[in-house]
Amino acid sequence: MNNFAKELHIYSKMKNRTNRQLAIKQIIASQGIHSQEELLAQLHAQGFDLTQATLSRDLKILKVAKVPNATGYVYVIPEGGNASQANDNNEIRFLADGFRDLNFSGNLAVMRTRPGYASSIASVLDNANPYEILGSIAGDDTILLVMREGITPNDLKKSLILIMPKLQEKIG
Amino acid sequence: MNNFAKELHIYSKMKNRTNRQLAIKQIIASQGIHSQEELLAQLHAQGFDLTQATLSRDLKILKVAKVPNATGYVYVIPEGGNASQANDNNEIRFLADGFRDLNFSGNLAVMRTRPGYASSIASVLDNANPYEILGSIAGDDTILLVMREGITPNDLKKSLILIMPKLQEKIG
DNA sequence: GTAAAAAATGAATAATTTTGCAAAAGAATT
DNA sequence: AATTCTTTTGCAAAATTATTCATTTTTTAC
Repeated sequence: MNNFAKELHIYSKMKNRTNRQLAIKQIIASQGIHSQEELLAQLHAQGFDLTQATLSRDLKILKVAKVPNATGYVYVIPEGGNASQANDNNEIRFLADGFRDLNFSGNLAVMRTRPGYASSIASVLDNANPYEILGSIAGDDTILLVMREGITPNDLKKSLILIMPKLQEKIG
Repeated sequence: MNNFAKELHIYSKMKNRTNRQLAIKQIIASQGIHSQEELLAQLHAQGFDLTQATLSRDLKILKVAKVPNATGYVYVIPEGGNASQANDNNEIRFLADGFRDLNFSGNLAVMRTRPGYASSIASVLDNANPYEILGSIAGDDTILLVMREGITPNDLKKSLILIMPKLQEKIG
């Protein structure tokens, strides 16, 4: 594969499902969104190509809630959810740098980290409380993740990327 | 007014808007509700007579959110909202007993309580953070509530009852 | 690589939710 | 008690959101 092809590949990766969902999170967190149509327009403006049907599915996956407020209805990213606002913050980006690798065996995932990082990363994951993870145990440089029955390695990866976007570069 | 009439009056009061909304809170808090139709059926079963349109409006007033979860969608009472789950608990019922009276002047409401109760009650109200109340200052037996512009005494009363149902007996 | 399997998506539709408007019910005023 | 004003509600329509089904795209296994 030549460089051009590689770049095309990287470019196309910018518009895949996970990226789109990250964009959705970001838009919802940074401004008041009142309907799926409105959000859809923003996504189109950012170059994402999707329909309302897909958006509805994304919002379900992201557990984005529709909440009434004084003026009308607003979509919100639930606290402590799969994809909380704490997402894009520096701490999480910093911690993601401590990630080494991720491997699977049955319904277990083993994440290895730079020494000392494991418990902090595990705490971020626990806090996000994704559906895919039943629980975790962290040592100094290793985290054991117990996956929910029926969840595939890919499902878990997607879920991790939603919590720590920087991981995409390393496990995407 | 004879006793019979009084009882009729009390009975009819059981089916007014505020009571209905309290029932909605209670149902949503105690079981998983997946659609307005489903909730409507429960309310009908409890003797409340309303249509889905009214229910939609009630849910908006109560700020009840529709949240996706693993299986589908669930209606939930937001934490710290107008009408949080902490609603029916003993502490709030206990505190409501400390309520004395409530009076209005312009956009201020003055609530008087038994000595020592004011700050606890104010804290419950602050925590519920209703739209109608901009803020409050509590002494030992008096709470000053600053009402949002455009809010009437009646609006405030309704809001207080949603936070502390026992108050209905005293200010309803 | 190619075939098979799985996942993601769009179009259209179904289901659900919200709202404008007029009527009914309830409060306040005289 | 009659009148006026305010609030609540239902109906029906509009708006919004979720899902079914067929197709395309991506991943996996060989």
